[in-house]
Amino acid sequence: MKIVTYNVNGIGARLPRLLEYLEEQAPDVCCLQELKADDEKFPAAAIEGVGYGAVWHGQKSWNGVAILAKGRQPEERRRGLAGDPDDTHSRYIEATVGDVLVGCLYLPNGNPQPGPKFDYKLAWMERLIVHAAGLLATELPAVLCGDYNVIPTLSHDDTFSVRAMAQDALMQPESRAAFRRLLFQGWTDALRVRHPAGPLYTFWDYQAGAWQRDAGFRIDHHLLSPAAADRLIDAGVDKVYRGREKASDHAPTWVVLRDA
DNA sequence: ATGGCATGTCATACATGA
Repeated sequence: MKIVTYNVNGIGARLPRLLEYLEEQAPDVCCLQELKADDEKFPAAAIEGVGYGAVWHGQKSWNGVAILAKGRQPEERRRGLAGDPDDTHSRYIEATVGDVLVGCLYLPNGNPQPGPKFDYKLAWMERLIVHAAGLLATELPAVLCGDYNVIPTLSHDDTFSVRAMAQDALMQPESRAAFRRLLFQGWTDALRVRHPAGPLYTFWDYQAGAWQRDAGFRIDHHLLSPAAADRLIDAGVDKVYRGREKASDHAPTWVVLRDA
């Protein structure tokens, strides 16, 4: 079972690229972030046209997440995280596909920091940590994937430049510490387990020729519960899609799990 | 230290992104 996370940076502008990806790679599950469209604008018919069922949680202009499943309808379990009834951002949706629980998340960017946006990011991470603990307690095979907006380590393996990102919310000590606390609950960082050393990026900025000079960083992650990690076969980044016309600034990132 | 670019909208400028 191939499970992808893909921040599309606007489902409207990216639909041809997404449909092309689904047809070429045919992942079993495809988690989307940054739809930048409300529920009515989600292109469910076009996605169904290439053979995918979907659940989605949209929002006008910003945010928005969806889970697509090949040849079947994902069974939605929840949308949004508990812990803040005033939070209106569409950043989390969760469904089961077959015997696997899939959580699709778009973690707040947090820039500029310090400031209210960074505070919101850290608070959102606390809510995610609480929810993730509950998922582990079920002992189900679970995959928590998405755009975490966290560079996990101060290493060239995770960013083109530690120095350039030093003041960025994505790489602050508080952001990395919260991500580590999540991991230490018992989650496996699938991409890094499969590729223990060497640069591995999932995002390249549109600006300043970042793609051309490979100035990227790793912020899209698959966290696997123990039952899912036992079934991990491979993980990778479909980097070629970042180089195509009208590409998102994120590349699709994937894991393959053995069938139960 | 700055700027570079892309997307979407209450569009011909601004907010947001990372």
